[in-house]
Parts: sequence; C-alpha cells; structure tokens
Amino acid sequence: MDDENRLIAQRKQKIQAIRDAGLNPYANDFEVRLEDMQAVDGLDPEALGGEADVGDDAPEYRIGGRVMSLAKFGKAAFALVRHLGHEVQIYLKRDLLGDETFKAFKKIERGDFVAAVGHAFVTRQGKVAVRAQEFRILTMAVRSLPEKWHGLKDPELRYRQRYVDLVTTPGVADVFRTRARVVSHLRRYLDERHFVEVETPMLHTVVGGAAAKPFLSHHNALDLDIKLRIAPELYLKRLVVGGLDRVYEIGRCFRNEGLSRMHNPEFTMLEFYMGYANYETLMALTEDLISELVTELKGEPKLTYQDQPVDFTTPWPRLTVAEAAHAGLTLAAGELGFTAPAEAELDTEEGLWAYVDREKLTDKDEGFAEVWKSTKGWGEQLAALFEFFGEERLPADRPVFVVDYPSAVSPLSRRKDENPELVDRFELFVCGREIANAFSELNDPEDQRQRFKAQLEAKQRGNDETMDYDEDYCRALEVGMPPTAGEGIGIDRLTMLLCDQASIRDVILFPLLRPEGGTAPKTAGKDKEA
RNA sequence: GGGCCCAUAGCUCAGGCUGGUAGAGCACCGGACUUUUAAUCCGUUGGCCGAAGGUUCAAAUCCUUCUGGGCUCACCA
Repeated sequence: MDDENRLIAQRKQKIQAIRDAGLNPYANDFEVRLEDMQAVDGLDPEALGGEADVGDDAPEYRIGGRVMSLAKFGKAAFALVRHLGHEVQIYLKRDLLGDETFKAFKKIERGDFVAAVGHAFVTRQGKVAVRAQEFRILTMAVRSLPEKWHGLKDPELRYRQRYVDLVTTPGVADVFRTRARVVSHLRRYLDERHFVEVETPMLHTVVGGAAAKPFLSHHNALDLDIKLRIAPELYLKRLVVGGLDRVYEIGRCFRNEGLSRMHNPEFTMLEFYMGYANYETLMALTEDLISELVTELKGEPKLTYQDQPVDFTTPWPRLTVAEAAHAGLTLAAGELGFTAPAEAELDTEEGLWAYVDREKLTDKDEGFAEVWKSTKGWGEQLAALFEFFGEERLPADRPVFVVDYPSAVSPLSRRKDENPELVDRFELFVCGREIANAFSELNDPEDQRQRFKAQLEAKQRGNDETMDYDEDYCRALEVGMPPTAGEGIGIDRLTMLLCDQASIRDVILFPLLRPEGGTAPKTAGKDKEA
C-alpha cells in the first residue's frame, strides 16, 4: 500500500532542512522537567504579571511536549505543548531567540515535540505562557495529526491507530488511566487483606474453570496440543490446597467466541480465592470492594451508566435465580403477550415444562428455543429461563446479587446444605450486565468427579462448551482443600461501567480486528520454523 | 453466521434518489502579520470516489461480487 503522499514528502523535506541547519530532528539531550510542567500548569494567572513585568529573578521553567496547537505570526508565535496530561503554552519571539532559531521553529507543525526554557507571564488573553529564552526541537513527526477540531471519528481508524486516537480523541487516555486505577485499587484492596498475587499458566492442556471454546495451539518440543486458558480457576484452587489460603490473579483469559460490545476474545479477569470463607463472605466483600471503588472514582457510591443512574449504597438487593426468572417472565409476559407463570410453577421440572409448552415460549425467542432443545433437567431449564427472560429485566438502578443457581449449571460450586439441587453461588449484575461470578467452592472430590462426568455427558449431547475432566484437580481435592469461596470479576466490564463506555473495545487498548489490507496469511496449527 | 448501514483529499464531510469527467472546511505549501485560544487576511496545491466485474455513448452515482468497519440479532451458563 503506497501511502507516501505529498504531505509526507513535505515533512521529510522539512526534517532534512533541520538537519541541514545543523540541528537534530530526533534530539534526546534536553531535560523536560515534569515538575516544571506541573508548576506552570498550576500557576494562577491572577497572581502573575504581564510580559513586561517579568523580572530576571523569576523562576525559570524547563518545559516541553507534543505541540497540540500553534498560532504563528510573522515574528512571534504561541505553541501549546502537552506532556503527561499537562498542557503549557510557549510564547516565542524572534527578538529573544534570534533569526536562526526562529527560522528553525517555523518548520514546526502541530504534532512535533519541542521544548523551551523561560519565565512565565500572563498573556493579553489572560492565559499563562512561558516566554522562550531558549527553544529546542525534540522530535519531528513525519505524519501530521488529524484535524484538531473534528479529530479522528472513524472507529476503525481509532482502533487500528490507537496511538493517534490517544493523542487526538479527548477522554480516551483518561479511560485507560482510570482502568489502571481500577486495577491498582483491586490489588491494594486484596493485598491489604493478606491475599497473595500469583501467576498461573496460560498454556493449558486441560480446559476448565468456565464453559467456553478455547484457542488451540501446539508446543513443538513436547509435541503437545495446548489451549490458551479460558480461566485460571482450577490452578488457583490447587494453590489453596497447597496452603496459599488467600490467592488472586489478574490476568488475560482467552475465549474463542464471537465479538460484540461485551466480548473480546482476550479479556482480563480478576479471580481470587479465600479459604475459610463462603459465598456470603464474598457478597459482603464485593459490596465493600466495589462501592469503595465507585466512591474513590466518583466521589460517592453512585454512577451513571449510559444514562442509567446506579446507586451502589450497600447492602445491595438479592434475588434468587427462580425469583429473577419469575419476575422476568412476568415482565416479558406483558411485553410479548403471554401469561406470567403461576406461583411455584417453575419449582419443578414438570411445572416448568408445562408452562413453557402452554405459553409457547419457544416461539417468543429464537435463541431460547435453540437452547431449550439441548437442556436437560430442572436446573438447566430454570437457568435458561433466567438467562433469556430474567437477566435483561433485572432492576437497573441498583447492583443486584442473583443467588441460588442450580447445581446443574455450576459444576465447580458447593451444593446448598438444605437443597442439593442448588449451589452456594451468586452473580453480580449491574445494568443487566454480569460483572462478577462467585461461589463457595466444591471441595468434596467425589462430588467433583460426578460433576465432571455430567459435563462429559453434556458434551455428548452436543453442548460444546463444557469442561474437560480434570483428574489432577480431583487428586488435589483429595489432598484436601479447606472450605473456600472464590470469585471472578471482569476487569474490562467493570471499567466500562466506571468509565461509562458502551463498548468493550473502548476499554481495551488494542481490540481484536481483522488484519488491515484484506486476507491475512493463514498459518497451519503447527509452527513451521523452530 | 443473519439483517441493516458505512467506505469520496492527511482529517471531518457534501455530491448519490434523478448517470454527463470531483466539491467544501481544516491541515499542508507560498505571501502578510511581534499576544494566539478552531487566530486573521491573500494565493496555490492536493483524489484510481475501498477493490473487481457488469449495465451504458458515458458510472463516485445504477447492478453484482469481494474486502474492511459500525450497529443489531444469534452464539457467549
């Protein structure tokens, strides 16, 4: 692709002209002081004199950055430079800089990097500027930035050239700064509570910890088929067996599934496990952790997501899966024209079947019809009803804990003491989106073996998103895992919420896109070199 | 994978219905200007109209296919 155009050629000529003048267009011998940038950025124009009032004893600032806007006159100019979020204005005068330097400056465009040394004063427009006693070109850009007024609007260009997007599009850099604050808040919160941060393998030979399709790869030296991890869960629990009673990992997981506003094939998850705790412990911890995080970022335990105000004041409402399915169906009944389920009608497999059959629910929702066909037993069926009719109709103005999931859809969770058809598990929903998933861990190895077997059977029925039978994990449970609860929190979705972003692509620096320029070279599963 | 929409100058967009050889603003280039905030004024330059086929005397425009993207549905417990 030949994108060498006239503009680029002109820029290269300018760079050569700077070289010809004995200057370095890629200099790296000037100290830009961040503290000076901060100081100038923080100056009060009211307390500062005009240019004529600046005395020689005034503080001298060494500032610099990328030129974000330029106003050139015949023999003077203003350049607004940006460095680490600070924007400082430089005032350049030919009288002060001399002909040579001012001539060099005239080659500068928006997007270049420059630096200056000088005193601060207040302009006639009432803004602070540093009058350059000394001026330096630091780096010249070959490509110019997008138009300053409209910026980069094309979403494809924004994601493909994130380096341009970050410079140009207001708020983008802030999203990623906030994301970093979210992650460090989570780390600090867990560290303070004696959790140990660990790193477990991303190259797995056995798929587990979630229900999802993995990416496949191959290790040559061992001639071993491997899968990128879909979740770190089973390794983290092995560590609890080993005595790291409080562990966590923040890391990338990979799921070979579709892309959407809520899904990127690689995403970041926090998973933590807490020995001698149960899912009630984690509900309290989650309320505390997230409401504290929202308060830290927003100043109060409240935020607005896509025009929906959400109040994180604790305690948060709780609904059982059955209640949420019932409530959702009742609302859906009004919207879609069928009759709401009767009291307790969803409590048995027979009742459920009769209801779905009577109201012809499979005609109301194509996706539901598809899933309903492959479900077996009360638990899977209730979960399907909740997922298709309940989830999106959960209350939106508050975070909601959905509890008491069926054991049939929770192969790693501990059964409830009072009802073995249910497990000690919750999911946290905010604005109808799943943010966290947690449960008391199943630590009975015999039960775990049964659950893995049930997964294999589901796979035989055509469910391609099941877990493998992990024999070593069962062996670890036989060595003994203390009573434990664990939780996973999607960092990307949490960041979306806190930054009011509608698409996961806007909280991931480089979301997956098809390669530029059409067809990418297809490589076989095996690595040809090596 | 299905449906809808988009692709024109470096960037942001007109033009398209109704076919007649390509427009604007900003940026860039040249000139004027020693306090700008989207500086101003004057003068230029810049395009395989995403790609390939087709219809036509003639295609940015109509048709088909392809490529890339967006939204949405499905999939994602």
